[in-house]
Amino acid sequence: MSQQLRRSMPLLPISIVMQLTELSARQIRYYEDHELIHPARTDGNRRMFSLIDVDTLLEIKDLLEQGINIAGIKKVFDIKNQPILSIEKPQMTDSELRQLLRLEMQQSGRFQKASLRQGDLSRFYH
Amino acid sequence: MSQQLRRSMPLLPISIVMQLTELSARQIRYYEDHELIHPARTDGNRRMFSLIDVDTLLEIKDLLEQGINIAGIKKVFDIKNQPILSIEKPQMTDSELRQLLRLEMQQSGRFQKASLRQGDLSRFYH
DNA sequence: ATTAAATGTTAGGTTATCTGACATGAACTT
DNA sequence: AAGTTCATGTCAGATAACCTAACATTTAAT
Repeated sequence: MSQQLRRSMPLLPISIVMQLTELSARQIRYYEDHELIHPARTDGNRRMFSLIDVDTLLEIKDLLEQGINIAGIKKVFDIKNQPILSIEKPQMTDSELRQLLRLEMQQSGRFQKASLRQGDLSRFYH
Repeated sequence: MSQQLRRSMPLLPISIVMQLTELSARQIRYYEDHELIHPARTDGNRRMFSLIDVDTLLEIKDLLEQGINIAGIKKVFDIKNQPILSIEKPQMTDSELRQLLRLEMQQSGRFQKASLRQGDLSRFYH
């Protein structure tokens, strides 16, 4: 079983995610409503979160604390999730590319925090 | 945060542990009744399991499948959890020592299964 | 044929989570 | 100042998931 697969297994109930992230249930559900996370559901409709979800939530929390709003965070995620630049068929508009570069430059300079590429949950497991 | 601390964090509800171990809730609770595991509890009295708990359950399952009964498994765990042999004050009786050596010898020969020292959950996370 | 060990099953009670609605505080806009 | 919007708080009612305790079943040993 690959590392990524294990980290994407939905193992954690919302109560535990609340503890790990210090977010309220309301906040977590709100971020889901706005499609920043997509936790799995049990047959009985309970949310179950993966370690990746927790990482994402910590990143959302960090970006919000930087004053970026939900729409901005969604944009950041959209851009980050685009496939690597291909010569055949550029997926990013010039404007998005400039945006990303600006974001990465801002981000990489922030005190001891990890860069956008690195989830924050590494503190908790492994 | 240390590796061991993180692995001992109670994160998982019983439903997930059932999936990871393919044990029934009845079995898991029975093993707790017999003090083979000691899962944490929420304020509301729900069991919460750590990765170490899951490892232990997989080991219990394996030993049961080898025909060892609960009492035997408890003994195995007791012996394994004794501090390393000290010259000052031997913690193990001669008979226990012989027992352990016999067990380790049996164990180490079993097909592809991990030895007693190695939890089985490594398949799932990390 | 009994007994004991491990597990299944059921019942009744409690907790954790769900959705949806309304409330609030802070930051903007007009 | 009054009104918006965004992010979050809070509450109510529903139900899924979990709890304990008791009794039932299966298997193996005596």
